[in-house]
Order: sequence, then structure tokens, then C-alpha cells
Amino acid sequence: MDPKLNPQQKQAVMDTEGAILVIAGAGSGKTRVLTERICHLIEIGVSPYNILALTFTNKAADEMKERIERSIGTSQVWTSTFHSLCARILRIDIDKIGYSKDFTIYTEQESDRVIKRLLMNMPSLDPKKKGEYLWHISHAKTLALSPDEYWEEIKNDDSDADDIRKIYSQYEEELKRCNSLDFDDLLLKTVQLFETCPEVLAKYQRRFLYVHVDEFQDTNRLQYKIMKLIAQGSGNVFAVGDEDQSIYSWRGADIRNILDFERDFKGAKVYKLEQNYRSTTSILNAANRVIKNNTARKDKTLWSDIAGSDSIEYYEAYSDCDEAEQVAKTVVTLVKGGSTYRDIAVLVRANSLTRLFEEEFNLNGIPYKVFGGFRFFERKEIKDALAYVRFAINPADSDSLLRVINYPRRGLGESTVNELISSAARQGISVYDALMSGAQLSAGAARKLEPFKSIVCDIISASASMKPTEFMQYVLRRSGIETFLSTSTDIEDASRLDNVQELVNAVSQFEKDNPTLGISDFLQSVALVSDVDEMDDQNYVSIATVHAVKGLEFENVFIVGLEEGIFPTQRAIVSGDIEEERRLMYVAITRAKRKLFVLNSRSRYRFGKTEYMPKSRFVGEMSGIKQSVRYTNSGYAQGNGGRIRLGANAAGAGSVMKNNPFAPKKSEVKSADSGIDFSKFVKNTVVAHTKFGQGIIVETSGEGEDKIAAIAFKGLGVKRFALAIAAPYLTIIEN
DNA sequence: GAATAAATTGTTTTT
DNA sequence: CAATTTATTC
Repeated sequence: MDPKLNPQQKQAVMDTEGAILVIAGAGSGKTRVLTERICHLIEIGVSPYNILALTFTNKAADEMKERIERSIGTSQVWTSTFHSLCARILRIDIDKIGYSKDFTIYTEQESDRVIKRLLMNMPSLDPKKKGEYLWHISHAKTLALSPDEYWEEIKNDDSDADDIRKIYSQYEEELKRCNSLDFDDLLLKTVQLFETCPEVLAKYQRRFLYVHVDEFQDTNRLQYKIMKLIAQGSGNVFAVGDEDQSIYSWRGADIRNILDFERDFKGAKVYKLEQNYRSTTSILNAANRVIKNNTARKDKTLWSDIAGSDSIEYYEAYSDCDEAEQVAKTVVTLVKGGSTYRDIAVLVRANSLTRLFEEEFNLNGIPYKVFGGFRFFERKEIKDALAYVRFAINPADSDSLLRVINYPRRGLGESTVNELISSAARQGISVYDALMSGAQLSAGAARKLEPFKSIVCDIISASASMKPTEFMQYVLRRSGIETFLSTSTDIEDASRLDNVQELVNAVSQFEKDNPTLGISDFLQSVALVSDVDEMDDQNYVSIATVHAVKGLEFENVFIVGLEEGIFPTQRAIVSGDIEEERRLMYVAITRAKRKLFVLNSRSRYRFGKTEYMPKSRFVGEMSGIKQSVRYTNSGYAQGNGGRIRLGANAAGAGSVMKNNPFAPKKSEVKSADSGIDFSKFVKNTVVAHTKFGQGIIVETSGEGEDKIAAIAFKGLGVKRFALAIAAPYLTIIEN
């Protein structure tokens, strides 16, 4: 065992039997305690096969597995997220509760489409309330309540209770017909399986003799129930959490789980880890001062003995562009001072705030990667291609079928499709069955559907015989996607074609990594991956939401957009429920190991107009007593009444930026001698960028070393590059 | 039925 | 502003 563990950590590691709750502050080494404990269990003779470790993300699961493997040489420990665990359990035994094992996992996007489709046939309900309905359905499922039970629960205080019951039960029936499970179902059906089939539960209780749960504060009631059911077999359960870092209550995470733990597991022991090994004292003090403003918490004060007196810097920008520029400038300085890009993170409250940083980083040649926001597998073209695969595996999956019934265009319009849908609805069968039988369809509709019908048949029969990669390629060919995209005149379709090609590569990689698995396993892994899961070892700055970096740490952290209305969000301010926002701020601060930069902007361009917002209350809360917060530039640019905005005239904003004493001199930022002929880069030149692919120069400005090119990339929009920096990444294709 | 033009709407956070 | 939905025209 690691001799560097402190006494509390050691205790938690050594205490292997019974129920244990570890309250572990940010950076207190909880992941290490978890892994050490699992290694310790194996060392004292527990079979890795009997150990379960549940984490919040797949990435955390993989990392833990890797650490265990490195330290003890076994990979037999089952580490996964709750959702992955449930998916695997259900693949084996879900037929016992009336589903087929080929079930499809619906993401929120698909649930959304299903609701939309259902609402079309429910004229008494308001389609505008779709979001509300979805929230209620998810909420009800998390509470494990049926439509009727949930109605009982809310009928007195929600005037929409009747409608909610109606749509919820319709939704349930439709998902059942589609043989599909949404994210909540993965958990709920597992609980139901355990409750209806004690022998199945017993199987897992016998298998998982030591249950571990990481990020316990962010588990919901269903997850708690699953944990409880499995762990009640052996009574050995080890949960690690920190109520100050609970940032997912909007998704159903329930702090009661921590409180109930001691009640449900009699004789549970509680350990506290309060020493922080991550951050300097000044960063930690700031974090403590912020979180102390929350009333709903047990008092706990993290401490650290890592020196570092002036490690927090504050900057008030006069515009969002200035803020981004300041960050870019500081990144350049940091790297000059010996930091590497991968040690730097820019944290935002919402995905929409990442864009300016991307632009500014491009301009300065800073490599970066954005986490959160649109994921590869959520792109339309990928979803479309995969929809064919999905109904090939599970023909009952009407949503996937309808998604691509007229994609690529094959002359099937609203009327034909609606006829098919209502025919299916009338007969109470899946859309696929209605399509195949052709019963109750007009002769015209049946004739029009014929070509699609044969595509469906071909793809389904191919799925039975082909290997994943081969099948994926077949789907693209037979569906007509390949022909459509490659002959399209829309420039965006060229990059879609690239993405679809990338999908084939992903399948091929999956096949190589998992030779025994099929394409349906690929689909499942796709449904359950998140963005941080894809964080790799490349050297780039991470631009991410605070939520996305939970559990991660960086040497240098920028927290940006600290304004009332952004962080905390308007919503939190209006509802008065500010504590979760504060916890989020706490999480953000505690990601930093050495250097923390805190920024806000006086003005921000949103929804097509400039808004002025006061700085976040959290900034004030950080500064508090000590002077660990240093105001580096409280005297921001005057004049203009702060009315500074790019967009309408970029030149104006650029000149204003030069007034900023902290802004970089452009010559400083750029590489000294490039020896590149910038005159080649003129308007309408087609270029290939190593990262963004093919694009066309739509505008240039400046000359020589200062030349900037605006390049339009298919599917990515226009990005601006300083050629002195970007040129090495650019190849001229044609002019 | 499909291509275009006009109008509208929206921003948390994600397994 | 940009993305998506709805209306209009062919």
C-alpha cells in the first residue's frame, strides 16, 4: 500500500468490511483511496471478480481500471457507470420483464422526437409544453412512479396533471412498442427486474461482494436503490462523496442519499477527508470562503499545506472579446513561462460561452479542445447513418425508422409518412410492421413506400451476416447516404461525408478492439459515452463547462464569464435557489492546482444585442478577508461608456483593444521568423487545415506577418486565423 | 413534395 | 446571432 496515505485515508482503505461512507472534500485524494482500497482488497485475497466500482463517467471508470491494473496487474474488476452497468444487466435478463434483449437506448434527443410525434395525435395537449412534459416524465421515473401514481402525487398542485398523465402513459406505451429504453429506464427497469426476479438480484449480490460508489452526492434515488439492492447481499458498501460538490440536482441527484446511508446500512462508519493535496492554500481559502455562504451544508473546512500566496488573479474585462483576448494572452505567457497547454483549462458556465475563446485561440495559434456541447455522435449525419443500423438491430425502433424514411430524399413527404404512422397507430403495431404488411395503406402510398421497403429488408438481412465494419459500409451504400452526400452541391455535405467516413473508422476501431462484439454493442457504447470520456493525452488547452470537468484537475484554471445572470445563471437568481450555483463555483475553483484566474466582463453580446451585467457575487465572496485575490486591472478601459462591441465593425473593437495595457502586442504573440509567403493566401483560395479540414478563404486583412485570413469550413462556419501562426497547419489545395 | 423565404425562438448544466 | 420552425411558391 501507498505509504504516503494519511491516517484517515489509510483507515478508509484498510476498513474493508461493512458499510462505509467517506466524506471527501475536493482534492482530498478520494480517487486514490478508492483505488488503493480495491487493490488492498485484492491483496488480502478478495477475487477481483467480486468487486464493483461505480463511477460518474466512463472516463473515470476506465482510469480507475487502468490504475488498478498498473498497481496490481488485474483487469477483472468491474468498473463502470450506473448506466453502463444497468445496460449490461438488462441485456442479459430484460426478457424476464417483457422486453426483448435487442432493446435500443434512446437518448434525450430521441425521447424528444417521440414526444413530439405523440403530441401531433393529441390535439388537446399543448405542444409548447413539450419540455415540461419531458421533465415530468423523467422526474416520475426517477421516483419510480407510474403515470397513475405520479398523477396522484401532483394532481393537487399542478393544473397540467391530467395532461402529464396522458402523455406519460402514451410515451411509455410507445417506448415499449419500440422496444426502447430511455436513460431513466435503464435504471428503472433494472430496479424493476431486481424486484420482480429475486433470483436475478441474488446472482448479482453473490457476484458483487464489495460495492464502491464514487461521486455519491450526485447519484439519484434510483441509483441509490440499485446500489442498496446489490450491496444488501454482502453488506459491504463503500460510498465516497462530498455534498459541497453536488451539482446535478437538476438531473435528479438527491442529497438524501448521503443522509439515508447511515439509516439504511446499520452500523455504517463515516470517515472524513479534509486535507487537500491538490491546490495551494490561497486557492483553497478562496474556495472555502465561497462555499461558507451556503447554509445547507455540514461545516467542513478543507486545508492544504501547499504554499502559494498570490495564485489568484482577477481581471474585469470591458467586453466579452476583451475577456477572451486576455485569456489567450495569459495562456501564451503561461506557456512561455514553462507551462504546457494540457495543464490549462478554461471553465465556463454554459456551452454557448466557448465560442469567443475558440476564435481567440485560433487567432493566437493556441491548440485547444472544447468539451461539452455538440458531440460527434450527436451530429445529424451520424445520427442519420446510425438510425439505419438501429432499426436493423431492433426493427421495432420506429423513431429510427421514421428519422430516415425520407433521408436521403426519396419522395416520401408528410402525407405518405403520416398515413403510415396512423396506420401503425390504428393497428397498434410498430411502424416497421405497418410498412411490411402494407395493410390499411392506400395503393398510392404503398407504391411510394416500395423502394424504402426493399432498402429496409436488404439492410436487415445484411445485419445478420456481416461484420460490423462491412455492415456499416453497406448501410451507407444501400441507404443512398454515400451517393447523396458525395454528389451534393451543398458544401456542408462534403464535411458530413467526412464525418460519416469517420464513423466507419470508429466502427472499424471498435471491431478491432472488441473482436467478439457486434454492431449492437457498438451502438450501446455510443449511447453511453460522454465528452470527457474522449479526453486524451494530446497537448491542448481544455475549454469546458464546469460540469464537464468534475473530478479533473489542472495546474492553471481560468473561470470566465463571472457575471450575475451567467454564473450564477439568471434562472438561479430568479428562483432564489443559488446554492447549487455556488457549489458549482466551488467545484470550479477547486479544479485549480497552482494558478487560478478569475474573469468577468462588463458587457457581453448575447441574443443579438449587447448586455451589461454586474460581476458575479461569487467574485466578491472569494475575496473576503485575505488579500489572496489580487485585482490586476480594476481600472478597465474608460470612455465609450463601456459600449464596445465587435461584430458591426471589427476594426473599431480591435483598436480599442490596443488601449488595453494588458493586451498582447501582436508581434509578441507571433512566431518570429516564419519565412512563409503570405501572399498565396488570398480570397477564394481553397485550403486544408490539419484540424478543421477543407475550407475556403472568404476574407483577408492585414499584410505580411500580420495577415489574418477568415476561412469558412464546411459545417464549422468561419474561423479567423493569424497566418503567421496558422500557416504551418494550412495546405493550399487550389486557387 | 421540395426548395426557398420569412418568422420565431432561444441558453444552463449531461449519464 | 443562429438555428429551427412555419409559410410561400413552384
